[in-house]
Amino acid sequence: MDRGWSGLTLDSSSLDLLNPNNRIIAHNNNHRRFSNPLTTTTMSRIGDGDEDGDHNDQKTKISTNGSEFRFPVSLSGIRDREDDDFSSGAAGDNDREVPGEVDFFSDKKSRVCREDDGGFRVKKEEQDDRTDVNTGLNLRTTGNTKSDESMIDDGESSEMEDKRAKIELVKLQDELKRMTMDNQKLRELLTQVSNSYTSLQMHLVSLMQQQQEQQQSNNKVIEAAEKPEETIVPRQFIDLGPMRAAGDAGEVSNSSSDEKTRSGGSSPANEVRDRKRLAREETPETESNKVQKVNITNQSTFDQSAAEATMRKARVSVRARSEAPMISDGCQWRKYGQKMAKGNPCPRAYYRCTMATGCPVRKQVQRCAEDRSILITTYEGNHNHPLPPAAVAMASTTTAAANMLLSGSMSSHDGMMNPTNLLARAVLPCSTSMATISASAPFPTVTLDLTHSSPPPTNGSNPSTSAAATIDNNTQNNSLMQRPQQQQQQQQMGNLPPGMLPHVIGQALYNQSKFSGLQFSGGSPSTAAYSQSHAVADTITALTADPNFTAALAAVISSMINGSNHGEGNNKNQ
DNA sequence: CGGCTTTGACCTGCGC
DNA sequence: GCGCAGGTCAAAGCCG
Repeated sequence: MDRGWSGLTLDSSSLDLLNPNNRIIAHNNNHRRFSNPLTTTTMSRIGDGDEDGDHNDQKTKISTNGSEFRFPVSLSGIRDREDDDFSSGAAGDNDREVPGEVDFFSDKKSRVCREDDGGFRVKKEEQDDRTDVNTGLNLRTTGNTKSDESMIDDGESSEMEDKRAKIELVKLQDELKRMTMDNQKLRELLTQVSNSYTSLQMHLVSLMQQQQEQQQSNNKVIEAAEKPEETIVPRQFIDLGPMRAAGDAGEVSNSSSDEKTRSGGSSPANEVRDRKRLAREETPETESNKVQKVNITNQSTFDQSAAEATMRKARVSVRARSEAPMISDGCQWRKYGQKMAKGNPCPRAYYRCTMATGCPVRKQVQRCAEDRSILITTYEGNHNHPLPPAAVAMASTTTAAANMLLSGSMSSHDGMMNPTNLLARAVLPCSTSMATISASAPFPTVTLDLTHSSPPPTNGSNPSTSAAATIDNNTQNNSLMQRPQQQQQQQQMGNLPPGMLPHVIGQALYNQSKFSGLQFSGGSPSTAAYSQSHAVADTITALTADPNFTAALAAVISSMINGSNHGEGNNKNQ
């Protein structure tokens, strides 16, 4: 059961290799070996198995492979090693059951003792001053062995063996030092990942608390104003903006005159329009609406409306290649406007969700000026109604991305600690350079770029075969930073039907949002009562079981490692 | 006839 | 204050 890089598991057996003592334990358990198909470097057997007691042969083998006697996890990836070969070889072809004798050094005899757990540990019985004790390699040499005699009788070849052994020793010491450093770095990485996890968990808890508070305040408002239920939704638009919410809160009875003053209404058209608007706004000014407005003045409600306004301003933009005028996302939309945007010859169309009355979700569709084949769809707001399965993915995408974006993560300058960074990485493990997050004015926007196809499509009909993912800090555009290293992972996205891409993205984001404890307005109220601990446990379980997650984790660690190897800071501004 | 699209006008925020 | 650009509205027209 090989566990490759994509299947990285940090179980106890793996972490054992990270133990502070750096004690190297070569398990011969088949199920506890590392394997990386990408960097297959086989540890040759110690001893060629010819059962001739040829210790030179053994030493030669370990000499040629000494450089590979190292912790299997290198900083550029998990280094592969066939532990079976090593184990059996270390045990010597002499005997797998009895402690094998391995002549590591010509003058000092070492013995590989079996561990109780089936592994082997190289023990050093006599202190060998040439062995770097600091490495933690617990070497123990034995007394006389058969090989000892043969070595003594060997004369000149023995001297050569001595020299060779010294060289080997130096190599081994270097390797041990490298292993120690590797272990050190891995421990640091582990600490970093743990810290990230802790921060995310804290963030999750705070988000869930906020959501519970919002839920409670929602219930209060609904209970207090049951009658005008149908008027609440339309007013949602009116009260969306913080300014307007404040105006409503402070000027309950003066809205009409204020509206007149604002309109100015010099032209007849304006007068007609203003009269209609006033009619719209005055008509619901019933007793029940007054009650509602009084409730709006409630601080928690105000906070909620402000949060909704903020949420509505958060946008998720999806760039995808499509010849169709609009990507199919499962929702029903009604076009309510079209404008020519500056700098783009293609008009921008405005759509509103019509699946439920008063659904605040809107989207803008516009073709990219540089590449007309790219369709830019920008979503805004959360659905306030149940969604068909086909629409769940994209809706989840927008909600999750917006939630992640608005979760205050933009203030973090630590790329790895930035949840949006993790979002962008986890959203598409196949392509971590695909989500662009921009908090620039006027609206914070997450851009999912599905247009970066790595290999050109053979049939030319499906250019959106893969995606590039970028994390764009507000201050620096690092959109292209991570693309090259994700080429291989992008292959995983290949050959998806164009229509499937948003769903893939959406599902990934949906999963990610579940990981973050985010819930959606379209969900049932019972979801709010979902046990936090169970949610965390379930999502973590699901995520760790998801190969995409492990791949993403691997990519993160790999990129971190690469960053640390090449001057650090590659991850800083993502 | 209802729903949707089109399209010109209007509103609003922002920068100068 | 003015102009610009983005966003929205709503009447008119279209379509099934």
